[in-house]
Amino acid sequence: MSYNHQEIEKKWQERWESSCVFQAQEGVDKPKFYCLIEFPYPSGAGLHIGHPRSYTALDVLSRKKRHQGYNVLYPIGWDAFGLPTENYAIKTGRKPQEITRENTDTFRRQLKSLGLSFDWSREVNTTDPAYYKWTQWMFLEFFKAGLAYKAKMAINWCTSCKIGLANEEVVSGVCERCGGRVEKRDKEQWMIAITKYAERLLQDLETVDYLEKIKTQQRNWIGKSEGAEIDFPVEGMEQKITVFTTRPDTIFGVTYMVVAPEHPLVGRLTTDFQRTEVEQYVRQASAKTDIERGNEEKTKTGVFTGSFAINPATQEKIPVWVADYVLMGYGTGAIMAVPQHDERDRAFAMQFSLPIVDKPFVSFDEALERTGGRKTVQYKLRDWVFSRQRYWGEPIPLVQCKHCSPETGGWIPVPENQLPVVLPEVEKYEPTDTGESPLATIDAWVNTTCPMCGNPAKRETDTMPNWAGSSWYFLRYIDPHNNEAFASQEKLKQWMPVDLYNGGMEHTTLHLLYSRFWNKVLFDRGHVPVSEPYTRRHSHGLVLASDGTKMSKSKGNVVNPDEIVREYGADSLRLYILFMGPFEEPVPWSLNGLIGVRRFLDKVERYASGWNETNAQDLGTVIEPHLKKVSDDIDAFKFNTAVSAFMRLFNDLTDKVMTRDQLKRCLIVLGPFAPHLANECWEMIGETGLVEEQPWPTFDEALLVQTSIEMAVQINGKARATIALAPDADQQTAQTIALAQANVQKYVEGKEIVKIVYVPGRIFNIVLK
RNA sequence: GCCGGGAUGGCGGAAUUGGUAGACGCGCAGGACUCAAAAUCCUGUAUGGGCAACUAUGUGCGGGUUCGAUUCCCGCUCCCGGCACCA
Repeated sequence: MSYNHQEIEKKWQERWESSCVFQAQEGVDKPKFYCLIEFPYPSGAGLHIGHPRSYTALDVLSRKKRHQGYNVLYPIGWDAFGLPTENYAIKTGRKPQEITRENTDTFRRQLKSLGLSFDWSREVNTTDPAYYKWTQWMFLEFFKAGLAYKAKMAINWCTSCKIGLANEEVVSGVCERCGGRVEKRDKEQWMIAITKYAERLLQDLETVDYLEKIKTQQRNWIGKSEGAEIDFPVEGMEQKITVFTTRPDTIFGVTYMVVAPEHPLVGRLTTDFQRTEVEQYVRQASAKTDIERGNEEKTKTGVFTGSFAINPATQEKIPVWVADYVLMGYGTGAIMAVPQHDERDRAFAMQFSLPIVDKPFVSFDEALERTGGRKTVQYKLRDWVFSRQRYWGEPIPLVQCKHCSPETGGWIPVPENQLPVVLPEVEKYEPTDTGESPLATIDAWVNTTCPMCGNPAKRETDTMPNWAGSSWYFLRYIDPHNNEAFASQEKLKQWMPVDLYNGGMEHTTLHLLYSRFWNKVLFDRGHVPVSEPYTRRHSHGLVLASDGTKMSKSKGNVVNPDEIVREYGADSLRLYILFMGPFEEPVPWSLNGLIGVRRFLDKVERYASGWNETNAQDLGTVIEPHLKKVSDDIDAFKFNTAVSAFMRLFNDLTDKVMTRDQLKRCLIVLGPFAPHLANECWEMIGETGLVEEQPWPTFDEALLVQTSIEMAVQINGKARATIALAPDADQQTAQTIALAQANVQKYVEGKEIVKIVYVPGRIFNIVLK
């Protein structure tokens, strides 16, 4: 390694900081470009080598856009509420606030060492009361819009974290964070009615430019199905059983019905004779967790209620069963079973020897007419469980009063001028075994007065989930120091929507959907100017360990970016992380690859330091195609081939001396990739100012067109020779040259030429017989 | 099971409106420089045959379309990610 990366990287980082070149500007006459990465959770482990992948890629884009005259907003902040910090606080007896400060300090230092062009003047932190004041304010907007409600419901309870989890946080039956066992518990929870926005969240995907796989995943998660509700009368009972079906047209094949064990009519449907058996079954089913239910996929269980329903289309009498393969949480919690048509119904019918009949389908409309069914739409999306019984989150800014607002259960919003409701200091952060938040133990905080009537009232002690602060941070970056509003309307209009948002696929159904929803609610209430927050969404692949497995602390295969920066330099790390593979795909980490890019940087440095204008020659036709390729690849997210184009450029130049202007162009284009070295070389050749202040080169078409290319000559589709000719040469010219080749003659001799396929610039193929 | 993505040298990968497969990098081999080493530079490097020119084979497997297929079509295998009794 020839150049001293530690010295020059520090030097240019200081220059950038003092010159403020990366700050987004207000009130300038330039097109805006809002470029966003998912802000990190500042964990105690420090920056993961995966973080720089996304950050560097968008840094390259941001830098190019600035060169091109855009007013670029590329901000950074901290998504700092959450369990790992709280758990660490419990373990060490320290304050989460203090731990967060330490962790963000580490992350900030690490990110700065990478030379990322973030606008640090807009740094936000979700745990800052000045920030979460607005998270609370927005929650109250949800509340006022009737979108936040408290409901007793079976929630997923992590037995290890002692916390309720959203469905999204339960991964294959265990807690996403700690891997602990999850069971069902009834609990009063704040819920957010995201399902009211299901249709718009689905429809508006048509209006945005997301990678198709991201749209698909969101569509599947929302899970719209169109069908019908049909009422089935029950013998000897007033109430009817309403089912949801996507296939009312199979109504003639119905041979029985099933209701979920939690269905409200189970008790009434059960005859005395069947009661013991049904009650036992219901008890067993409720004791089962979701995993246990899932594990029994093969064998269906269930029990006959003793009641019979009437098929409204045929007036046939059909038995009503209770079985846990029907879920209370979807549709109406009751189905009409068509074993001939539905696999699950068939498995159940065979298990319990129920009839399977082969009846013809009728049309959808005819079926509705015959049964009195109603067209409906169902979604798999569920409402968002918004309460956490933990300390390290935003307090939910509500007070419960015995005298006021009975229609909301006595819940009164804390007035705006009393926000934020600040997290009080507590002695211990352990969650209580009763399932209450640690905040519930602080009487002085819990007991307050009602903002409406002034009588004694109690604060809500639940806190918000970690998804709250991250659902709107992109809005705060726009006006981060505003005390009057989360952001001014004027600035929101200037910057929204985000032009490019990059993040991991793991956030597609959680953060991405939540934040789209959150923004839509704010839009509907007139607080933001656009309905969709992100114009374009991209994703990056994971950085894996060198053996292709996930990096993890327990396996000890985690790569520390600090070490790489120290040993090889930030520019090497930047370049390698872009070079290692296609941006969207997972790639294994390799130290060997890193050595390769460092050698390339050394070569550039040697070239610049040995460069002497007096020997220069015009190398435009050599250089320009490469620079054009790099420039185009940036926009296409093909950073790996952009780097390789750079390597080819300098391979082609080793013993040639380009002009000052050409060298400057090369350094400007190198800037986004290896900004420290680009500036160092810029200075080395006697230029002043920063590379960042230079305009992006435009490319002269005349230098990009090649006058002579190498073309393969094929015989019957097999390459037999290579000829040099103009890309637009006519067939006669091409044929004369091609047939003159010795190796072509060898094959053509004595054979008949059946056909010649000539695609100028591409191929010359002779077909023989 | 369903949805999405993938499979190319010793390794990471490149190439698609179908047009010389293996760019670029790593590794490896040989050479130059050096007392020597490091660094650097040059040459070679898919596999088999051949001194070479060249030649046969080759992009997970089996078929097909085409002058020509890594690329398009049909049928499989395996791997990764997501969802999963959603009626």
